[in-house]
Amino acid sequence: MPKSKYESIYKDLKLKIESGEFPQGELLPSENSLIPQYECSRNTLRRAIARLVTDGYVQTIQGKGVRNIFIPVDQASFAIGSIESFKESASRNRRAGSTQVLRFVEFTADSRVAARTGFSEGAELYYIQRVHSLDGKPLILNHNYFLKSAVPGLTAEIASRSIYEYLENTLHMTIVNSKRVMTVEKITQIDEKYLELDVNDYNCLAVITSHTYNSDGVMFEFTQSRHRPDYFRFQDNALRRPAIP
Amino acid sequence: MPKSKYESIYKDLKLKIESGEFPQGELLPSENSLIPQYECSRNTLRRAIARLVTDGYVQTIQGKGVRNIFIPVDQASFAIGSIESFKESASRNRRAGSTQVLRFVEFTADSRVAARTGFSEGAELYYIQRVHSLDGKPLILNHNYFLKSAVPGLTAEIASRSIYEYLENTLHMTIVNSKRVMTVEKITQIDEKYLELDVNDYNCLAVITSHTYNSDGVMFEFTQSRHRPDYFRFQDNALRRPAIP
DNA sequence: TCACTTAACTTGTTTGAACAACTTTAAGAT
DNA sequence: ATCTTAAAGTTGTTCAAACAAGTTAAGTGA
Repeated sequence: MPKSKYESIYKDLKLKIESGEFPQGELLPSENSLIPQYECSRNTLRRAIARLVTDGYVQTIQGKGVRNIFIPVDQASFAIGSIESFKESASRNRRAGSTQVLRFVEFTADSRVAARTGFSEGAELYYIQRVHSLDGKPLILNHNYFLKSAVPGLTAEIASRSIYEYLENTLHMTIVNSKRVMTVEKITQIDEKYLELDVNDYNCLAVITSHTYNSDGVMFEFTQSRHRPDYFRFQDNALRRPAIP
Repeated sequence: MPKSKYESIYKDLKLKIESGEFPQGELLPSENSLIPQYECSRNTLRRAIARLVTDGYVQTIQGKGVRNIFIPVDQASFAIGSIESFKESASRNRRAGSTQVLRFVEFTADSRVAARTGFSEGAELYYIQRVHSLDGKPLILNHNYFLKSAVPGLTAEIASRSIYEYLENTLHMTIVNSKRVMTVEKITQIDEKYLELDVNDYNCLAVITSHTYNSDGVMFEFTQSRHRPDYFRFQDNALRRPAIP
């Protein structure tokens, strides 16, 4: 149940592209031919197409049309430019995901934690350490910090299922954006233990550090995700913009 | 010389945010107060703000306003959700970048290369192997494949400066979007040699594989970038969208 | 004082229109 | 036949307007 018209058009076009209804590499029907189909204004249709562009599904060419450049992805992958929980990723890839909570503590941020996470000193936080497994294989070791005032009532039981589901469906919080930084770091003993890694094999892993904001503009989550290197895969679609003069 | 009005407004607001003209964490002036300043329509202003949202600079909150959530980045970083050449990254970070061309060959894609790169079999290609250094330290080992028909006249000399500058300024090609996949891979002997790495230290590196398209919708470049892990840093801003039902 | 309602102000969505810029096709002149 | 020009069709930008939806503050009543 999409709330807006352009969003339902976007989803419909996306589905048709994914299902191969529009030939790959060819031009889509022109705006003027799509407008009567969707019974919308030109602006609304163009808004839907603009999102397909940022998704890397199509390419608009002035004077010519809109080219379908969709390439299906076969491998399991995470986080295609959008925020996705582990549970959502698992179900999207049709795999059996499970989560084990290693630690669940409540504490107050000191200066060291504040500097590292971006929370203010003295903030009441949850710290949660979890391992996400896919088909029984541990893939991700997560260190989550949640702002207690923004995420009240969090429990280890909820953390073992899906925190995002709790945030959105129970607390009715709206997650909006997430600033992420990807790096490669050396394996720690903790990684080695819980991700069942062997230093003689891989001695590093992929680390995604993220600051996440809700619709009130409050940074309520800081997370460090440590990914098994041999299963880590991160997709992206970048748009080239005029260089800064 | 921005060609469009919304783009110049976007750049102006971006500059004001970066320079701290708008207090961090606070709301920006409302649309109705900005419209007379920029002498534009509401749609045009909103379009500029929409880009600031995707950049992760601001956060719009319905009924309240637009919150400045910009956090300055101190460390050198590459490719913030946009396509950027090594030369541009270096100059943005005010560092001295240099490029060494290791190999420059022309060849025809066989079935193996076609499968790996996505080019069609029999396509005439350039293969270029380069090392990018920052302040004399080798950081990136690049394997580039360019479609000869789309990028004619490429030489090793051009490759040692900036290929993108040649594409955009000489060939007047417009680069549009790039599909990227990030993974972590084990170091090869070639990596070890040219990136001056020690297997006993790090034994993996960050790999970015990208398919890049021009404004004609032609995939003209396939590149594998192998990054020194201790200097690799990739930034991103992700937007949460309603989950697929 | 307190709770409720209303009004004002904010961003979000949709429509319609006009013109610009670019590409392709068709028509015309040589 | 060939080149030039014009027209039609495409996406790109900008404007103006109206209403919806959410937040805040002021006002009103008890």
